[in-house]
Amino acid sequence: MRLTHQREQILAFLRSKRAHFNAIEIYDAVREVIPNISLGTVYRNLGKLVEDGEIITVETENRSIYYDGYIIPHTHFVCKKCNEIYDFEDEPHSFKAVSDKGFDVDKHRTVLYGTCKNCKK
Amino acid sequence: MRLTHQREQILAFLRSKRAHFNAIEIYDAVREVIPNISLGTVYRNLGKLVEDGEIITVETENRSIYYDGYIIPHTHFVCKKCNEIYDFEDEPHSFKAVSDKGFDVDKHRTVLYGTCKNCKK
DNA sequence: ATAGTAATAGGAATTATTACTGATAAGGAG
DNA sequence: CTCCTTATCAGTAATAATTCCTATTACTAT
Repeated sequence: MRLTHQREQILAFLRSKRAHFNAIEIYDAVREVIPNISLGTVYRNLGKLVEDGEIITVETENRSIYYDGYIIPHTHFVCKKCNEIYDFEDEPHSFKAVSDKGFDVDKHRTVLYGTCKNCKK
Repeated sequence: MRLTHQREQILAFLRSKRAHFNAIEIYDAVREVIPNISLGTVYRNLGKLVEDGEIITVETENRSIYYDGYIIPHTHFVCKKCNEIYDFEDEPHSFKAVSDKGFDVDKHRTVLYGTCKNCKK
């Protein structure tokens, strides 16, 4: 995998922020550094970075995919009011029970939905 | 919520199968009973049924949403080869730890990705 | 029956993502 | 350092999933 300026900036952006962004948000952020970067390039690189395990995805209930530069396994909490995505430590999961049944688990996504601390006020 | 013929058939189909279907698959299945049902109607009713808690959604890595008539909390396993979605019993999750921190959890989705028993052969 | 409300069909519009094409640049070989 | 190969790029067109819109139909209560 070639380390292009574009790929470098996308990865740098995701690693610099402890938050979750969709493709358009990443596109807008990286455009401040590379003004003529194309959206297709952003998508292609996000795909490759995911494939390579450099970043992970978060699937929420709205139609777009969010990307996360923090790759240590963790659980996401999506607030139904503000749509903010929060991170939580991972608990022991059911991997073992599943793999004991003959399924190979590569990775997992746990997403909790509800109302966050701030929105409860 | 009015129990229309369309809504009834959509729900009946999802409850009759212990599997997961996307909107198009449900549309095709229900069209065998109501040939002139519209895709928009399927989407609208699926949305309402989810809102009402009659069915649940499964977000996978491909772009479309899958619907499940089996609403008892459970964990999904998506096979990366055959794309089959399997159900597993739920393990104790991190709800308590999260709610202790002041977050109200309404629901959760845990999805495991990997290779299923059949595809390993 | 009639009016009023809510749901439907059908299709158009929107949004996110992917595919295509000629031009550019990363990285290795010499 | 320069050339060469090939992945990657920008820009645009295409696709796929979902939502929105409008005229029409069904159901409910008067």
